[in-house]
Amino acid sequence: MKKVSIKDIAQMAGVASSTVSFVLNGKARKMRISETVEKRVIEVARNAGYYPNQLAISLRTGKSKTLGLIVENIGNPFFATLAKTIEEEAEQYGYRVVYCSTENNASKGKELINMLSQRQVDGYLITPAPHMEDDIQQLVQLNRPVVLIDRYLPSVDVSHVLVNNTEAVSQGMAHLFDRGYKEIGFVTVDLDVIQMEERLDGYLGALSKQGIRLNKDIILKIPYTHQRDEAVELIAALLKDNPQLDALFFATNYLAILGLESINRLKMAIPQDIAVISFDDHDIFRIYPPGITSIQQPVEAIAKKAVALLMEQCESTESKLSTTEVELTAKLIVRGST
DNA sequence: TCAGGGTGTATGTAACGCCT
DNA sequence: AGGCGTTACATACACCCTGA
Repeated sequence: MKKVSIKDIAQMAGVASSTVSFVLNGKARKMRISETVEKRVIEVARNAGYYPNQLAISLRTGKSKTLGLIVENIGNPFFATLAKTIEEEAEQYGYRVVYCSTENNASKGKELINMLSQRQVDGYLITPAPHMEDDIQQLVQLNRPVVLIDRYLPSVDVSHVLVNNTEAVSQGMAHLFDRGYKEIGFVTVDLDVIQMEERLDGYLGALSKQGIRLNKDIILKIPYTHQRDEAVELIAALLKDNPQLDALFFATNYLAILGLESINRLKMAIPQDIAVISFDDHDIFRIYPPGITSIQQPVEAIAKKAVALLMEQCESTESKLSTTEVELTAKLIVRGST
């Protein structure tokens, strides 16, 4: 059976197609269409099982009512929660979300931006991989609505929403010092992204504030492209080579999970032999005995703010979109590991 | 009485971007 | 050039009211 179009409804109801359009878009009042006609049109449309052709709407309006979300890895609970909240939030504004992962690979990120552009997304929410500056810059130049999440690009002037990484790490470090830990190792990832630099800065700043001399041997940078086992070995080696360590600070949750495996392998006890704290919370941290202290990002607040900023841009009629930079505060969740 | 304007209820049509 | 489905915008038309 041929799909029912607005024209068919108009014919069946004995009105013009534009009248059908007004009625179904709730503009009957505004267009001074009589209640009789309005009711008849609605009735006919329902009986015919009419639903608007989304392609035609996009054709006419130039809007797809779709947002593109590019995250690092949708498999990571942080990004999964982010994506879900963004989806819910976007729905409030009548938008759908298409999401995809860069795996922190710039060329994949570039492809994803192209793919989303071809699908005529109205706006982009991006956690940029390293070296994506040019691609993002291009979107900005085309005046496309863009909001970066979780990290930003110092060289590109574009709206972003993230947590105050340095401050959050300082808070975590202060907690460790409070509990009497002095020899604190830092495990991060060898990735050229700003939020990792900021987290490391937080660590370094906290040490110098305590007047502790920096020991580079207890800062471990794991290659991003690590094999799991290799990373577990690296962390185990860090612990073996530095028996003075009494605490480990993990810069992200997936590193902490690898670290737990290393600690387990060495049969060390948490927190007696080694205390553990992780940036980014994870379900496992609530459960894994004795519970892992973590720094929880306000994921929902980030998602809401990012969508709000993007919507503002999408609805803006300015010829040049303005940029807004938002920094939110993370929360320390103290559990048994510290 | 009738021109002129206001109001209510519509209709007509161009344009959107891409493909034949 | 014409077609797809839709909507924004322009326009048409009937009717009513007002004032000269």
